[in-house]
Amino acid sequence: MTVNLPPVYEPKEVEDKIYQFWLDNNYFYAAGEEGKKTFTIVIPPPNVTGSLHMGHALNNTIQDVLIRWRRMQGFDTLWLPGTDHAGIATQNKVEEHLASEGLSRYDVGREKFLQKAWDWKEEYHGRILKQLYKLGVSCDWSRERFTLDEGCSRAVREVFVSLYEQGLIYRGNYMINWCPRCHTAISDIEVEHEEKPSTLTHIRYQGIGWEGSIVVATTRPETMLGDTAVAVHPEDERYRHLVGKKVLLPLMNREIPIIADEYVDPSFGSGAVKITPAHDPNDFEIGLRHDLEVIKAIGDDGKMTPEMGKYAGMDRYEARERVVADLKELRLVEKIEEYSHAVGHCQRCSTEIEPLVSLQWFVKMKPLAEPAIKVVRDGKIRFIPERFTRMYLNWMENIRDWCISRQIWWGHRIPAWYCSCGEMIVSREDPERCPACGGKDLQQDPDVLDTWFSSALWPFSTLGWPDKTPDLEHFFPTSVLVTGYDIISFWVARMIFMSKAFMKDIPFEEVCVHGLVRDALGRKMSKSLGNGVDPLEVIEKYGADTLRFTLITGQAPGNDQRFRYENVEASRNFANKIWNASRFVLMNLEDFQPNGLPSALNRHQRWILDRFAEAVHQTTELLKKYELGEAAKVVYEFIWGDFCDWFIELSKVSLYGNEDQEKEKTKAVLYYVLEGTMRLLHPFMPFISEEIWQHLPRGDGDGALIRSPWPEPAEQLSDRLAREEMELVMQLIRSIRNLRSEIGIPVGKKAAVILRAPAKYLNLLRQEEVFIQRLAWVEQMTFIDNAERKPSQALTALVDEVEVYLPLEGIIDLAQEISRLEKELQVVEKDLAKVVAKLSNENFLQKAPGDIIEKEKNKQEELGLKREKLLARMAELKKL
RNA sequence: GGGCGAAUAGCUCAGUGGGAGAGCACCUGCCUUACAAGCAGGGGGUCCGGUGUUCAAAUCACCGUUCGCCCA
Repeated sequence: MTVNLPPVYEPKEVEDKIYQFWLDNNYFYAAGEEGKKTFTIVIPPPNVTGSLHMGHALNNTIQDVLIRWRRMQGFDTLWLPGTDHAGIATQNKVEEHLASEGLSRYDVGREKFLQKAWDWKEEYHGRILKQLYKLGVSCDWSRERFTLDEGCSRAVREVFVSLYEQGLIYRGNYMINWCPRCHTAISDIEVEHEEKPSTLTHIRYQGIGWEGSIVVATTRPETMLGDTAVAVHPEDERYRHLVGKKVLLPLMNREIPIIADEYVDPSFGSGAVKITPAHDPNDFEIGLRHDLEVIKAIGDDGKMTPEMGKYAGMDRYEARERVVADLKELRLVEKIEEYSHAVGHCQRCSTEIEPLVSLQWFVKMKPLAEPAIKVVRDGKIRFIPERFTRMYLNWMENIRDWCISRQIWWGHRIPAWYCSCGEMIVSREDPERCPACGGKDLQQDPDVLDTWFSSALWPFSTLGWPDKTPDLEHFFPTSVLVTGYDIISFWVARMIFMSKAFMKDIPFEEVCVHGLVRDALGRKMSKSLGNGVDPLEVIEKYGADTLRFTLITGQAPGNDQRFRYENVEASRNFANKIWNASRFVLMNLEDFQPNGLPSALNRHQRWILDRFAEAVHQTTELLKKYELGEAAKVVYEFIWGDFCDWFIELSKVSLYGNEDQEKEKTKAVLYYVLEGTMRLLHPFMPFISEEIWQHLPRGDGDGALIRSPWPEPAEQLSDRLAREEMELVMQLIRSIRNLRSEIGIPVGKKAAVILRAPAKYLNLLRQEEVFIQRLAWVEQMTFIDNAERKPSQALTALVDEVEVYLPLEGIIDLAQEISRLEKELQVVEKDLAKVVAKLSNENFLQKAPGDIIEKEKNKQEELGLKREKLLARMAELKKL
């Protein structure tokens, strides 16, 4: 065959074509073969709000590496793709879009709004799919799902109703986090806390029926309008006598009681705290314990409620200033101090959260959390790296009830109906009439469920649950979940408890946790900073393989990484290196027909096969441990270091020579290693590896690399002798190059070299002569054995027991050479001293393992020999 | 306040008990018929500080410093 590949790799010419080839041949399809061992991943469904960012690129690349590897290993492999409807996020986007036309969602109405949201979904869903194609992911697109599709919706309703029937879902007036901008309740974990400078205002409340007053401190003076008590610690001597007495709430002129509660920290501020049950989670709890009145001072819109007298309708921040001003006027402000405290913000829009009491739906968490804690404690689900187990348990063990209702329209509508007679119906089927009064005037609850409610069911809803489908039977539980640490509590934890509750099983066996992709300066990529890097742009410019390799090698399990173009370029260069090595091999494989490995391999051939076997072994072991970055580096080093720098260079001797038999053997090994290397590389760089593989003169003619077997670590290829001999040869070549460079002989200028070695090495050296000459640019090579006289005017080096001489009659600067050797001697002596110290340590000899002692002894011998030879050479030179 | 993590070459980071590594950057020399996105050679480190465990510590434990994240 003739090969005419361009010298620079062009991903654009290759990637789309190859992806289409995979799609056309249905290579991503999971057959679901009975009895075959499965490997399943469900994708963390990207939000249909926008486009994929670098974090998605990393997340999906990791999954694709694992999937491609396992597929090649022969597993019945399913990677199930899909997208998430992303309730609040998408709703916000659509509302923004409406706002640009001067409309609100109420202007268009629920039905039309939902139609717009679906349109939005269609558009962005298409965009996301295109991005995933570009990245090269091998998802089974025939099984793609969406959290709001018919099947997922049925699963959601089944779970909701079932939990309700078990008493694990309830509706009630409790403290929730309210986002005044999104105009909805959100769960605790959707609140982001940020430490902010603030003030602590000390306010004096006058006693009623007793002389004196009591001072309370607050960061939110405006909430005092809703105070219904002042609390002190029961043991606090300063206030004990006041418990049960009353104070006058200024501005509102309401009488409120002084109560005693353990919660109060006597050492904070004055030791007395104002209690606003409607606007503080802790105060709410205290209010329940003491049966306090709940007075809402701030409404859903973030403005003061109509009951707040002159403050009614005022924005909460404006009210804060006015309240303080008014209190000052009454001389009731004791002092205002600088203070720093954490303020909650909405995860979606960064608006300050308002804690308030509201009628919402909740999931009772304790009974669900327990089994979810147990499966992780018992090791049934393993987090990688292991430290994330503690993060998970820490969260699960301190879990509080989950507020699941959202006052938006885009999502799974809560399956509860209210009859005019007061009856509430929670049902799997939409009810026709009220079971209590028979009336037909039923109103469905307008709210929808938290997005994470549906994603919590993702591993089984996508496989067909609540139906008993073959896929569910075959592929569940899934093998591994790949996700960023930032959504362990949002998603991972919830999948675990939902799966335990409804599948009576774990959703996945392992959780592979990765970090965030940050910008080059280590900052989180964000829209507001504008420092995000679009994966598509990188793919456009450098190719998907390059992006994938950059992300994978930049990643250590669970750690964040920085995205830097220097690294992208390094990966691009690697791709080009692979391309050119393959070009070289292909150019030399004309008329070649693969027919397995030839017998009677020479040293180089045995060596590269040994290195290949080792690379296969290491890569496989590292992949098993989810050390993808290290695995990719092993492949990198094998290809660039062993294969390109050494084997290809060595192979040129026979390829350009006249011995046909050697030539054929070399071709066979080049083919064997390149073909195997493409398989090893494929999970990391699927496009270039498939492209090259398709160019190989394979006997079978068709097929695809993606469906080829993973290279097995081959014990019979391991060859210790070849390894050791080649180590010596390579070291010799390096030291000759080093000597040449030391005195500035350019590569183009051939040099003469004399090797002086004990007889046992001469055979090896003679066999390698022509290779050493080529790789070290040596013209004339002379061998002498230890008995013969050595050259005097020469630079020297020592490799094992072989002395290397670079004769330089008349050129050599004796003094300089002696000082060079002197320096080397110092290093040797320092190392030797360390070894001697170890070996003369009784404890070391007694307690260290045998192989370590053996190693040290060898080292001692080696260094001792080197020292002697250096001294001898120096003495000779000094005589001259 | 509770939990977790990080600190290693100029930069970005691998490396979890036995001779300090990579990529990039830097210096020197090279268009050597696969590749200048390349080849060859080189310089450069108190592995944050301290204490301890161990025959042996970048690695394990404890304390401290600095930085980051999560939770309250």
